[in-house]
Amino acid sequence: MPEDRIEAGNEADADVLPAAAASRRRTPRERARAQTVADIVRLGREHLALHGAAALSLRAVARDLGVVSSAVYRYVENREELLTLLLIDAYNELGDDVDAAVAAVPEADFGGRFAALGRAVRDWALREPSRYALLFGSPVPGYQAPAERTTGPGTRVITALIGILDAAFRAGRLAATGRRSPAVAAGLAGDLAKIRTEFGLAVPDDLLARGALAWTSLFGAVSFEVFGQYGAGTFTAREELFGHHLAVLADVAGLPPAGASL
Amino acid sequence: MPEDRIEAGNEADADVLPAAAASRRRTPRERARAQTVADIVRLGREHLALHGAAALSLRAVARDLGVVSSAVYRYVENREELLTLLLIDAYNELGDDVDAAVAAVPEADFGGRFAALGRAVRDWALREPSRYALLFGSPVPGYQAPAERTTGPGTRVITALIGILDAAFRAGRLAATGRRSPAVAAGLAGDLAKIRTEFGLAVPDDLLARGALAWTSLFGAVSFEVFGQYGAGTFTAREELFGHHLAVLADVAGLPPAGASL
DNA sequence: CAACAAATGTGAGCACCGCTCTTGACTTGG
DNA sequence: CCAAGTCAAGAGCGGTGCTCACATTTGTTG
Repeated sequence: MPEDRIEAGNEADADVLPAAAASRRRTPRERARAQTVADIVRLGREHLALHGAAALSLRAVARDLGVVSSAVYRYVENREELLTLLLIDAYNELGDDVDAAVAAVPEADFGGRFAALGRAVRDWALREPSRYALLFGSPVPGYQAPAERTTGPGTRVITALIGILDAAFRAGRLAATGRRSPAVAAGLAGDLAKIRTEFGLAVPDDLLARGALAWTSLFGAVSFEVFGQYGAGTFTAREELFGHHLAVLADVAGLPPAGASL
Repeated sequence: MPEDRIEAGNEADADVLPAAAASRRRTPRERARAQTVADIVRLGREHLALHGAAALSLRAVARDLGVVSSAVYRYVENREELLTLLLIDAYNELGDDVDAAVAAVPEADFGGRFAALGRAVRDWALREPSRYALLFGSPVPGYQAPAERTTGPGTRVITALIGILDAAFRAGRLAATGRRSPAVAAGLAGDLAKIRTEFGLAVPDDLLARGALAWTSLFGAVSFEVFGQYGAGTFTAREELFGHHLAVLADVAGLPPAGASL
Protein backbone atom coordinates (compact mmCIF):
# COMPACT_ATOMS: atom_id res chain seq x y z
CA MET A 1 0.00 0.00 0.00
CA PRO A 2 2.70 2.56 0.80
CA GLU A 3 4.31 1.81 -2.53
CA ASP A 4 1.03 2.66 -4.21
CA ARG A 5 1.17 6.02 -2.52
CA ILE A 6 4.66 6.65 -3.71
CA GLU A 7 3.64 5.92 -7.24
CA ALA A 8 0.75 8.33 -6.87
CA GLY A 9 3.15 10.96 -5.57
CA ASN A 10 5.37 10.52 -8.59
CA GLU A 11 2.38 10.94 -10.84
CA ALA A 12 1.53 14.13 -9.00
CA ASP A 13 5.01 15.46 -9.67
CA ALA A 14 4.31 15.12 -13.36
CA ASP A 15 0.99 16.81 -12.85
CA VAL A 16 0.53 20.34 -14.10
CA LEU A 17 -2.18 21.43 -11.73
CA PRO A 18 -1.28 24.22 -9.28
CA ALA A 19 -0.46 23.03 -5.78
CA ALA A 20 -3.52 22.69 -3.57
CA ALA A 21 -3.87 25.32 -0.87
CA ALA A 22 -2.53 24.11 2.45
CA SER A 23 -1.28 20.55 2.49
CA ARG A 24 0.57 18.44 -0.03
CA ARG A 25 -0.99 17.79 -3.36
CA ARG A 26 -2.23 14.47 -2.02
CA THR A 27 -5.77 13.39 -2.42
CA PRO A 28 -8.02 13.62 0.65
CA ARG A 29 -8.11 9.86 0.67
CA GLU A 30 -4.34 9.70 0.97
CA ARG A 31 -4.35 12.22 3.75
CA ALA A 32 -7.07 10.36 5.63
CA ARG A 33 -5.19 7.13 5.19
CA ALA A 34 -1.92 8.59 6.38
CA GLN A 35 -3.72 10.03 9.38
CA THR A 36 -5.23 6.66 10.24
CA VAL A 37 -1.87 4.95 9.99
CA ALA A 38 -0.38 7.64 12.20
CA ASP A 39 -3.17 7.09 14.72
CA ILE A 40 -2.51 3.37 14.71
CA VAL A 41 1.18 3.95 15.33
CA ARG A 42 0.37 6.40 18.11
CA LEU A 43 -1.98 3.96 19.82
CA GLY A 44 0.48 1.16 19.25
CA ARG A 45 3.21 3.23 20.87
CA GLU A 46 1.01 3.75 23.91
CA HIS A 47 0.22 0.08 24.21
CA LEU A 48 3.86 -0.77 23.70
CA ALA A 49 4.97 1.64 26.38
CA LEU A 50 2.33 0.41 28.80
CA HIS A 51 2.31 -3.33 28.34
CA GLY A 52 5.41 -4.27 26.36
CA ALA A 53 6.00 -5.58 22.89
CA ALA A 54 4.79 -9.12 23.41
CA ALA A 55 1.46 -7.84 24.72
CA LEU A 56 0.94 -5.55 21.75
CA SER A 57 -2.38 -6.59 20.28
CA LEU A 58 -3.88 -5.40 17.03
CA ARG A 59 -7.32 -6.08 18.45
CA ALA A 60 -6.68 -3.78 21.38
CA VAL A 61 -5.40 -1.07 19.05
CA ALA A 62 -8.52 -1.53 16.93
CA ARG A 63 -10.70 -1.15 20.01
CA ASP A 64 -8.96 2.08 20.97
CA LEU A 65 -9.32 3.26 17.42
CA GLY A 66 -13.04 2.62 17.67
CA VAL A 67 -13.06 0.20 14.83
CA VAL A 68 -13.55 -3.50 14.36
CA SER A 69 -10.42 -5.60 14.58
CA SER A 70 -10.22 -6.63 10.96
CA ALA A 71 -10.33 -3.02 9.81
CA VAL A 72 -6.80 -2.26 10.93
CA TYR A 73 -5.53 -4.83 8.48
CA ARG A 74 -6.49 -2.33 5.78
CA TYR A 75 -3.72 -0.08 7.08
CA VAL A 76 -1.17 -2.44 8.55
CA GLU A 77 -0.30 -5.71 6.91
CA ASN A 78 -0.03 -7.61 10.17
CA ARG A 79 1.31 -7.38 13.67
CA GLU A 80 4.90 -7.57 12.49
CA GLU A 81 4.38 -4.61 10.22
CA LEU A 82 3.15 -2.56 13.16
CA LEU A 83 6.12 -3.69 15.20
CA THR A 84 8.39 -2.55 12.41
CA LEU A 85 6.73 0.86 12.33
CA LEU A 86 7.12 1.15 16.09
CA LEU A 87 10.73 0.03 15.82
CA ILE A 88 11.53 2.77 13.34
CA ASP A 89 9.57 5.26 15.41
CA ALA A 90 11.53 4.40 18.54
CA TYR A 91 14.91 4.36 16.77
CA ASN A 92 14.24 7.82 15.45
CA GLU A 93 13.12 9.22 18.76
CA LEU A 94 16.25 7.85 20.42
CA GLY A 95 18.35 9.14 17.56
CA ASP A 96 16.82 12.60 17.88
CA ASP A 97 17.48 12.67 21.62
CA VAL A 98 21.07 11.57 21.16
CA ASP A 99 21.76 14.01 18.35
CA ALA A 100 20.31 16.89 20.34
CA ALA A 101 22.27 15.97 23.46
CA VAL A 102 25.52 15.67 21.54
CA ALA A 103 24.96 18.93 19.66
CA ALA A 104 24.43 20.75 22.96
CA VAL A 105 28.08 20.13 23.92
CA PRO A 106 30.92 22.10 22.33
CA GLU A 107 32.32 20.36 19.31
CA ALA A 108 35.81 20.16 20.72
CA ASP A 109 34.74 18.66 24.06
CA PHE A 110 34.96 15.10 22.82
CA GLY A 111 34.72 13.51 26.23
CA GLY A 112 31.74 15.67 27.04
CA ARG A 113 30.03 14.71 23.81
CA PHE A 114 30.57 11.05 24.55
CA ALA A 115 29.13 11.45 28.03
CA ALA A 116 26.17 13.37 26.63
CA LEU A 117 25.52 10.58 24.15
CA GLY A 118 25.66 7.97 26.87
CA ARG A 119 23.39 9.87 29.19
CA ALA A 120 20.91 10.53 26.41
CA VAL A 121 20.71 6.81 25.69
CA ARG A 122 20.25 5.99 29.38
CA ASP A 123 17.68 8.70 29.95
CA TRP A 124 15.60 7.63 26.99
CA ALA A 125 15.87 3.98 27.98
CA LEU A 126 14.74 4.64 31.54
CA ARG A 127 11.91 6.81 30.27
CA GLU A 128 10.79 4.24 27.68
CA PRO A 129 11.80 0.84 28.98
CA SER A 130 9.40 -1.15 26.84
CA ARG A 131 10.43 0.60 23.67
CA TYR A 132 14.09 0.27 24.62
CA ALA A 133 13.46 -3.43 25.11
CA LEU A 134 11.98 -3.63 21.63
CA LEU A 135 15.15 -2.12 20.17
CA PHE A 136 17.87 -3.72 22.27
CA GLY A 137 16.30 -6.59 24.15
CA SER A 138 15.69 -10.14 23.09
CA PRO A 139 14.35 -10.21 19.57
CA VAL A 140 10.62 -10.81 19.38
CA PRO A 141 10.39 -14.48 18.44
CA GLY A 142 9.38 -15.13 14.89
CA TYR A 143 9.91 -11.48 14.05
CA GLN A 144 12.83 -10.40 11.94
CA ALA A 145 13.17 -6.66 11.47
CA PRO A 146 13.40 -5.84 7.76
CA ALA A 147 16.94 -4.58 7.38
CA GLU A 148 16.15 -2.29 4.46
CA ARG A 149 13.78 -0.25 6.57
CA THR A 150 15.42 -0.32 9.99
CA THR A 151 19.17 -0.12 9.39
CA GLY A 152 18.98 3.59 8.67
CA PRO A 153 17.32 4.71 11.90
CA GLY A 154 18.89 1.81 13.76
CA THR A 155 22.44 3.01 13.19
CA ARG A 156 22.03 6.60 14.27
CA VAL A 157 23.55 6.14 17.73
CA ILE A 158 26.62 4.25 16.56
CA THR A 159 26.99 6.74 13.73
CA ALA A 160 26.98 9.59 16.22
CA LEU A 161 29.50 7.77 18.39
CA ILE A 162 31.77 7.10 15.45
CA GLY A 163 31.53 10.76 14.52
CA ILE A 164 32.76 11.79 17.95
CA LEU A 165 35.63 9.32 17.88
CA ASP A 166 36.74 10.27 14.40
CA ALA A 167 36.58 13.98 15.13
CA ALA A 168 38.62 13.44 18.27
CA PHE A 169 41.19 11.42 16.38
CA ARG A 170 41.49 14.00 13.62
CA ALA A 171 41.99 16.62 16.32
CA GLY A 172 44.82 14.53 17.71
CA ARG A 173 42.99 13.92 20.95
CA LEU A 174 42.29 10.22 20.77
CA ALA A 175 44.79 7.85 22.32
CA ALA A 176 44.54 4.56 24.15
CA THR A 177 46.03 4.51 27.60
CA GLY A 178 45.60 1.05 29.10
CA ARG A 179 48.39 -1.15 30.31
CA ARG A 180 48.18 -2.99 27.02
CA SER A 181 46.54 -2.53 23.68
CA PRO A 182 45.81 -6.02 22.45
CA ALA A 183 46.94 -6.94 18.97
CA VAL A 184 44.20 -6.81 16.35
CA ALA A 185 44.02 -10.13 14.53
CA ALA A 186 43.82 -10.34 10.76
CA GLY A 187 40.12 -11.05 10.37
CA LEU A 188 39.12 -8.30 12.74
CA ALA A 189 41.50 -5.92 10.97
CA GLY A 190 39.67 -6.67 7.74
CA ASP A 191 36.31 -5.87 9.31
CA LEU A 192 37.66 -2.65 10.74
CA ALA A 193 39.18 -1.64 7.42
CA LYS A 194 35.81 -2.10 5.75
CA ILE A 195 34.16 0.04 8.40
CA ARG A 196 36.85 2.68 8.04
CA THR A 197 36.33 3.07 4.31
CA GLU A 198 32.54 2.82 4.58
CA PHE A 199 32.39 5.71 7.02
CA GLY A 200 35.42 7.54 5.73
CA LEU A 201 37.29 7.30 9.01
CA ALA A 202 40.87 7.88 10.00
CA VAL A 203 40.78 6.04 13.34
CA PRO A 204 43.25 3.13 13.47
CA ASP A 205 42.36 -0.46 14.24
CA ASP A 206 42.92 -0.69 17.94
CA LEU A 207 41.07 2.53 18.68
CA LEU A 208 38.22 1.50 16.42
CA ALA A 209 37.89 -1.82 18.22
CA ARG A 210 37.95 0.06 21.50
CA GLY A 211 35.19 2.28 20.20
CA ALA A 212 33.13 -0.80 19.44
CA LEU A 213 33.73 -1.97 22.99
CA ALA A 214 32.63 1.38 24.39
CA TRP A 215 29.52 1.09 22.23
CA THR A 216 28.48 -2.37 23.35
CA SER A 217 29.49 -1.62 26.94
CA LEU A 218 27.33 1.48 27.03
CA PHE A 219 24.30 -0.53 26.00
CA GLY A 220 25.31 -3.33 28.33
CA ALA A 221 25.24 -0.95 31.29
CA VAL A 222 21.95 0.58 30.22
CA SER A 223 20.37 -2.81 29.55
CA PHE A 224 21.39 -4.14 32.95
CA GLU A 225 19.72 -1.19 34.57
CA VAL A 226 16.58 -1.21 32.45
CA PHE A 227 16.14 -4.97 32.47
CA GLY A 228 16.66 -5.21 36.20
CA GLN A 229 19.80 -7.31 36.17
CA TYR A 230 21.18 -5.41 39.10
CA GLY A 231 19.59 -6.99 42.12
CA ALA A 232 16.92 -5.25 44.12
CA GLY A 233 19.01 -3.22 46.54
CA THR A 234 22.49 -3.86 45.24
CA PHE A 235 22.98 -0.55 43.48
CA THR A 236 20.93 2.38 44.70
CA ALA A 237 23.15 5.18 43.39
CA ARG A 238 22.69 4.15 39.79
CA GLU A 239 23.24 7.60 38.40
CA GLU A 240 26.64 7.72 40.05
CA LEU A 241 27.47 4.19 38.97
CA PHE A 242 26.63 5.06 35.38
CA GLY A 243 28.69 8.23 35.62
CA HIS A 244 31.67 6.23 36.79
CA HIS A 245 31.18 3.75 33.99
CA LEU A 246 30.93 6.51 31.41
CA ALA A 247 34.16 8.06 32.60
CA VAL A 248 36.01 4.75 32.46
CA LEU A 249 34.52 3.96 29.06
CA ALA A 250 35.60 7.31 27.65
CA ASP A 251 39.08 6.48 28.83
CA VAL A 252 38.84 3.03 27.31
CA ALA A 253 37.88 4.55 23.99
CA GLY A 254 40.84 6.93 24.24
CA LEU A 255 38.76 10.05 24.67
CA PRO A 256 39.87 12.93 26.89
CA PRO A 257 37.84 13.59 30.04
CA ALA A 258 34.63 15.57 29.71
CA GLY A 259 35.13 19.32 29.76
CA ALA A 260 38.70 19.08 28.54
CA SER A 261 38.10 21.15 25.44
CA LEU A 262 41.81 21.79 25.35
CA MET B 1 12.01 -29.55 41.87
CA PRO B 2 15.39 -29.08 43.55
CA GLU B 3 13.50 -27.65 46.51
CA ASP B 4 11.25 -30.71 46.51
CA ARG B 5 14.35 -32.81 46.84
CA ILE B 6 15.58 -30.71 49.68
CA GLU B 7 12.29 -30.81 51.52
CA ALA B 8 11.98 -34.53 51.00
CA GLY B 9 15.50 -34.96 52.26
CA ASN B 10 14.75 -32.98 55.39
CA GLU B 11 11.67 -35.04 56.10
CA ALA B 12 13.68 -38.16 55.55
CA ASP B 13 16.21 -37.02 58.10
CA ALA B 14 13.49 -36.90 60.72
CA ASP B 15 12.06 -40.20 59.59
CA VAL B 16 12.76 -43.31 61.61
CA LEU B 17 12.06 -45.93 58.97
CA PRO B 18 15.08 -47.79 57.57
CA ALA B 19 16.20 -46.44 54.22
CA ALA B 20 14.45 -48.06 51.29
CA ALA B 21 16.63 -50.14 49.00
CA ALA B 22 17.67 -48.15 45.96
CA SER B 23 16.09 -44.74 45.61
CA ARG B 24 15.14 -42.12 48.18
CA ARG B 25 12.55 -43.09 50.72
CA ARG B 26 9.88 -41.17 48.81
CA THR B 27 6.61 -42.65 47.87
CA PRO B 28 6.18 -43.93 44.32
CA ARG B 29 3.71 -41.10 43.84
CA GLU B 30 6.29 -38.51 44.69
CA ARG B 31 8.78 -40.12 42.40
CA ALA B 32 6.29 -40.29 39.54
CA ARG B 33 5.29 -36.71 40.11
CA ALA B 34 8.88 -35.48 40.20
CA GLN B 35 9.54 -37.41 37.01
CA THR B 36 6.59 -35.76 35.28
CA VAL B 37 7.69 -32.31 36.38
CA ALA B 38 11.17 -33.10 35.11
CA ASP B 39 9.68 -34.19 31.78
CA ILE B 40 7.71 -30.98 31.55
CA VAL B 41 10.83 -28.94 32.21
CA ARG B 42 12.74 -30.94 29.62
CA LEU B 43 10.07 -30.44 26.99
CA GLY B 44 9.74 -26.80 27.95
CA ARG B 45 13.48 -26.38 27.54
CA GLU B 46 13.24 -27.81 24.05
CA HIS B 47 10.38 -25.54 23.09
CA LEU B 48 12.18 -22.61 24.63
CA ALA B 49 15.36 -23.35 22.72
CA LEU B 50 13.48 -23.85 19.48
CA HIS B 51 10.87 -21.13 19.48
CA GLY B 52 11.79 -18.65 22.21
CA ALA B 53 10.25 -17.71 25.50
CA ALA B 54 7.25 -15.80 24.20
CA ALA B 55 6.21 -18.77 22.08
CA LEU B 56 6.44 -21.19 24.98
CA SER B 57 3.00 -22.76 25.22
CA LEU B 58 1.75 -25.05 27.93
CA ARG B 59 -0.63 -26.59 25.44
CA ALA B 60 2.22 -27.51 23.14
CA VAL B 61 4.17 -29.00 26.03
CA ALA B 62 1.07 -30.97 26.98
CA ARG B 63 0.77 -32.29 23.44
CA ASP B 64 4.40 -33.42 23.46
CA LEU B 65 3.82 -34.99 26.84
CA GLY B 66 0.93 -36.94 25.33
CA VAL B 67 -1.56 -35.47 27.71
CA VAL B 68 -4.45 -33.07 27.58
CA SER B 69 -3.61 -29.43 28.17
CA SER B 70 -5.29 -29.05 31.52
CA ALA B 71 -3.34 -31.96 32.94
CA VAL B 72 -0.06 -30.10 33.09
CA TYR B 73 -1.62 -27.65 35.54
CA ARG B 74 -1.46 -30.48 38.05
CA TYR B 75 2.31 -30.20 37.97
CA VAL B 76 2.96 -26.60 37.11
CA GLU B 77 0.92 -23.79 38.56
CA ASN B 78 0.85 -21.77 35.37
CA ARG B 79 2.98 -20.60 32.50
CA GLU B 80 4.98 -18.29 34.72
CA GLU B 81 5.86 -21.14 37.03
CA LEU B 82 7.24 -23.09 34.10
CA LEU B 83 9.20 -20.04 32.98
CA THR B 84 10.64 -19.76 36.47
CA LEU B 85 11.70 -23.40 36.42
CA LEU B 86 13.32 -22.89 33.02
CA LEU B 87 15.00 -19.72 34.27
CA ILE B 88 16.57 -21.54 37.19
CA ASP B 89 17.49 -24.43 34.92
CA ALA B 90 19.24 -22.10 32.49
CA TYR B 91 20.99 -20.07 35.19
CA ASN B 92 22.38 -23.25 36.65
CA GLU B 93 23.57 -24.63 33.33
CA LEU B 94 25.33 -21.35 32.58
CA GLY B 95 26.75 -21.29 36.11
CA ASP B 96 28.04 -24.83 35.74
CA ASP B 97 29.71 -23.99 32.44
CA VAL B 98 31.32 -20.87 33.87
CA ASP B 99 32.52 -22.58 37.02
CA ALA B 100 34.02 -25.42 35.03
CA ALA B 101 35.73 -23.07 32.59
CA VAL B 102 37.18 -20.97 35.39
CA ALA B 103 38.34 -23.97 37.37
CA ALA B 104 40.20 -25.26 34.31
CA VAL B 105 42.60 -22.30 34.49
CA PRO B 106 45.36 -22.11 37.13
CA GLU B 107 44.23 -20.28 40.20
CA ALA B 108 46.92 -17.65 39.94
CA ASP B 109 46.25 -16.82 36.28
CA PHE B 110 43.68 -14.18 37.09
CA GLY B 111 43.55 -12.73 33.59
CA GLY B 112 43.17 -16.21 32.17
CA ARG B 113 40.36 -17.01 34.57
CA PHE B 114 38.55 -13.83 33.59
CA ALA B 115 38.92 -14.65 29.90
CA ALA B 116 37.70 -18.20 30.52
CA LEU B 117 34.66 -16.85 32.33
CA GLY B 118 33.89 -14.47 29.49
CA ARG B 119 34.31 -17.11 26.82
CA ALA B 120 32.15 -19.56 28.74
CA VAL B 121 29.35 -17.01 28.89
CA ARG B 122 29.65 -16.24 25.20
CA ASP B 123 29.85 -19.89 24.16
CA TRP B 124 26.79 -20.80 26.18
CA ALA B 125 24.89 -17.79 24.89
CA LEU B 126 25.67 -18.60 21.27
CA ARG B 127 24.74 -22.22 21.85
CA GLU B 128 21.50 -21.35 23.62
CA PRO B 129 20.36 -17.99 22.30
CA SER B 130 16.72 -18.34 23.33
CA ARG B 131 17.59 -19.38 26.84
CA TYR B 132 20.19 -16.61 27.06
CA ALA B 133 17.48 -14.19 25.94
CA LEU B 134 15.25 -15.44 28.74
CA LEU B 135 17.96 -14.66 31.27
CA PHE B 136 19.45 -11.45 29.97
CA GLY B 137 17.08 -10.09 27.36
CA SER B 138 14.00 -7.99 27.72
CA PRO B 139 11.94 -9.25 30.62
CA VAL B 140 8.94 -11.30 29.57
CA PRO B 141 6.06 -8.86 29.92
CA GLY B 142 3.82 -9.48 32.86
CA TYR B 143 6.33 -11.93 34.27
CA GLN B 144 8.36 -11.07 37.32
CA ALA B 145 10.92 -13.66 38.31
CA PRO B 146 10.48 -14.57 41.98
CA ALA B 147 13.63 -13.23 43.59
CA GLU B 148 13.69 -15.80 46.37
CA ARG B 149 14.05 -18.63 43.90
CA THR B 150 16.18 -17.08 41.17
CA THR B 151 18.70 -14.84 42.91
CA GLY B 152 20.75 -17.81 43.99
CA PRO B 153 21.36 -19.35 40.57
CA GLY B 154 21.12 -15.92 38.95
CA THR B 155 24.17 -14.56 40.73
CA ARG B 156 26.56 -17.38 40.03
CA VAL B 157 28.38 -15.61 37.21
CA ILE B 158 28.89 -12.34 39.03
CA THR B 159 29.89 -14.30 42.12
CA ALA B 160 32.53 -16.12 40.12
CA LEU B 161 33.74 -12.85 38.64
CA ILE B 162 33.94 -11.21 42.04
CA GLY B 163 35.86 -14.21 43.28
CA ILE B 164 38.49 -13.75 40.58
CA LEU B 165 38.81 -10.04 41.24
CA ASP B 166 39.11 -10.45 44.99
CA ALA B 167 41.64 -13.23 44.68
CA ALA B 168 43.70 -11.10 42.33
CA PHE B 169 43.54 -8.16 44.68
CA ARG B 170 44.56 -10.20 47.66
CA ALA B 171 47.46 -11.51 45.61
CA GLY B 172 48.47 -7.91 44.94
CA ARG B 173 47.84 -8.29 41.25
CA LEU B 174 44.86 -6.00 40.74
CA ALA B 175 45.53 -2.40 39.78
CA ALA B 176 43.76 0.11 37.57
CA THR B 177 45.86 1.53 34.78
CA GLY B 178 43.76 4.02 32.81
CA ARG B 179 44.61 7.63 32.29
CA ARG B 180 42.23 8.46 35.09
CA SER B 181 40.35 6.63 37.76
CA PRO B 182 37.17 8.61 38.27
CA ALA B 183 36.28 9.61 41.79
CA VAL B 184 33.65 7.40 43.42
CA ALA B 185 30.76 9.54 44.66
CA ALA B 186 29.32 9.10 48.13
CA GLY B 187 26.17 7.16 47.23
CA LEU B 188 28.05 4.75 45.03
CA ALA B 189 30.69 4.31 47.73
CA GLY B 190 27.91 3.28 50.11
CA ASP B 191 26.61 0.67 47.68
CA LEU B 192 30.11 -0.67 47.13
CA ALA B 193 30.78 -0.83 50.86
CA LYS B 194 27.64 -2.90 51.33
CA ILE B 195 28.73 -5.25 48.56
CA ARG B 196 32.20 -5.49 50.06
CA THR B 197 30.92 -6.59 53.46
CA GLU B 198 28.25 -8.85 52.01
CA PHE B 199 30.80 -10.81 49.99
CA GLY B 200 33.68 -10.34 52.41
CA LEU B 201 35.84 -8.54 49.86
CA ALA B 202 38.98 -6.50 50.13
CA VAL B 203 38.77 -4.77 46.74
CA PRO B 204 38.60 -0.97 47.06
CA ASP B 205 35.86 1.21 45.60
CA ASP B 206 37.28 2.21 42.25
CA LEU B 207 38.34 -1.32 41.38
CA LEU B 208 35.00 -2.69 42.49
CA ALA B 209 33.17 -0.22 40.29
CA ARG B 210 35.46 -1.18 37.43
CA GLY B 211 34.61 -4.80 38.06
CA ALA B 212 30.94 -3.95 37.76
CA LEU B 213 31.69 -2.25 34.45
CA ALA B 214 33.57 -5.29 33.21
CA TRP B 215 30.59 -7.39 34.23
CA THR B 216 27.95 -5.35 32.42
CA SER B 217 30.27 -4.82 29.46
CA LEU B 218 30.83 -8.53 29.07
CA PHE B 219 27.11 -9.14 28.84
CA GLY B 220 26.71 -6.11 26.61
CA ALA B 221 29.14 -7.57 24.11
CA VAL B 222 27.55 -11.00 24.26
CA SER B 223 24.03 -9.59 23.98
CA PHE B 224 24.93 -7.52 20.94
CA GLU B 225 26.24 -10.62 19.25
CA VAL B 226 23.39 -12.92 20.26
CA PHE B 227 20.63 -10.40 19.64
CA GLY B 228 22.01 -9.43 16.25
CA GLN B 229 22.78 -5.81 17.02
CA TYR B 230 25.90 -5.96 14.92
CA GLY B 231 24.72 -5.44 11.39
CA ALA B 232 24.63 -8.24 8.87
CA GLY B 233 28.17 -8.10 7.50
CA THR B 234 29.74 -5.51 9.75
CA PHE B 235 31.68 -7.86 11.96
CA THR B 236 32.58 -11.23 10.52
CA ALA B 237 35.53 -12.02 12.81
CA ARG B 238 33.43 -12.00 15.93
CA GLU B 239 35.62 -14.38 17.83
CA GLU B 240 38.54 -12.05 17.36
CA LEU B 241 36.46 -9.00 18.20
CA PHE B 242 35.32 -10.64 21.42
CA GLY B 243 38.89 -11.61 22.23
CA HIS B 244 40.00 -8.03 21.82
CA HIS B 245 37.14 -6.85 24.00
CA LEU B 246 37.98 -9.38 26.69
CA ALA B 247 41.60 -8.27 26.78
CA VAL B 248 40.65 -4.61 27.08
CA LEU B 249 38.03 -5.42 29.71
CA ALA B 250 40.51 -7.37 31.79
CA ASP B 251 42.74 -4.32 31.66
CA VAL B 252 39.83 -2.10 32.62
CA ALA B 253 39.14 -4.27 35.62
CA GLY B 254 42.79 -4.07 36.61
CA LEU B 255 43.56 -7.71 35.92
CA PRO B 256 46.89 -8.85 34.54
CA PRO B 257 46.96 -10.29 31.01
CA ALA B 258 45.93 -13.92 30.56
CA GLY B 259 48.75 -16.36 31.11
CA ALA B 260 50.65 -14.00 33.39
CA SER B 261 50.56 -16.33 36.35
CA LEU B 262 53.19 -14.31 38.09
C1' DC C 1 -25.19 15.24 -11.24
C1' DA C 2 -25.27 10.56 -11.37
C1' DA C 3 -22.87 6.37 -11.78
C1' DC C 4 -19.08 3.72 -11.07
C1' DA C 5 -15.04 1.83 -8.90
C1' DA C 6 -11.93 2.00 -5.39
C1' DA C 7 -11.31 2.26 -0.60
C1' DT C 8 -13.01 1.22 3.73
C1' DG C 9 -15.70 -0.88 7.56
C1' DT C 10 -18.31 -5.11 9.27
C1' DG C 11 -19.07 -9.49 11.28
C1' DA C 12 -18.53 -14.24 11.08
C1' DG C 13 -15.25 -17.72 11.41
C1' DC C 14 -10.80 -20.53 12.00
C1' DA C 15 -7.13 -22.01 14.84
C1' DC C 16 -4.52 -21.05 18.56
C1' DC C 17 -3.52 -19.46 23.44
C1' DG C 18 -3.86 -19.49 29.11
C1' DC C 19 -6.61 -20.96 32.47
C1' DT C 20 -10.76 -22.92 35.30
C1' DC C 21 -13.97 -26.22 36.62
C1' DT C 22 -16.54 -30.48 36.87
C1' DT C 23 -16.58 -35.31 36.25
C1' DG C 24 -15.14 -39.81 36.38
C1' DA C 25 -11.38 -43.13 36.99
C1' DC C 26 -7.54 -44.62 39.40
C1' DT C 27 -4.00 -45.44 43.23
C1' DT C 28 -2.78 -45.84 47.81
C1' DG C 29 -2.69 -45.95 52.73
C1' DG C 30 -5.21 -47.31 56.83
C1' DC D 1 -11.97 -53.26 51.49
C1' DC D 2 -12.95 -48.74 51.53
C1' DA D 3 -12.24 -43.88 52.04
C1' DA D 4 -9.09 -40.33 50.85
C1' DG D 5 -6.19 -38.54 47.77
C1' DT D 6 -4.62 -37.94 43.12
C1' DC D 7 -5.03 -37.45 38.36
C1' DA D 8 -6.57 -37.19 33.30
C1' DA D 9 -10.22 -35.72 30.50
C1' DG D 10 -13.21 -32.55 28.37
C1' DA D 11 -16.00 -28.60 28.10
C1' DG D 12 -15.86 -23.86 28.36
C1' DC D 13 -14.44 -18.68 28.85
C1' DG D 14 -12.17 -14.89 27.05
C1' DG D 15 -8.39 -13.56 24.57
C1' DT D 16 -5.19 -13.51 20.30
C1' DG D 17 -3.82 -13.11 14.85
C1' DC D 18 -5.70 -13.35 10.62
C1' DT D 19 -9.00 -14.25 6.43
C1' DC D 20 -12.93 -13.64 3.80
C1' DA D 21 -17.43 -12.42 1.89
C1' DC D 22 -20.26 -8.72 2.16
C1' DA D 23 -22.01 -3.97 2.93
C1' DT D 24 -21.05 0.83 3.00
C1' DT D 25 -18.80 5.02 2.22
C1' DT D 26 -16.32 8.18 -0.76
C1' DG D 27 -13.81 10.41 -4.46
C1' DT D 28 -13.62 10.80 -9.24
C1' DT D 29 -15.20 10.87 -13.78
C1' DG D 30 -18.21 10.46 -17.80
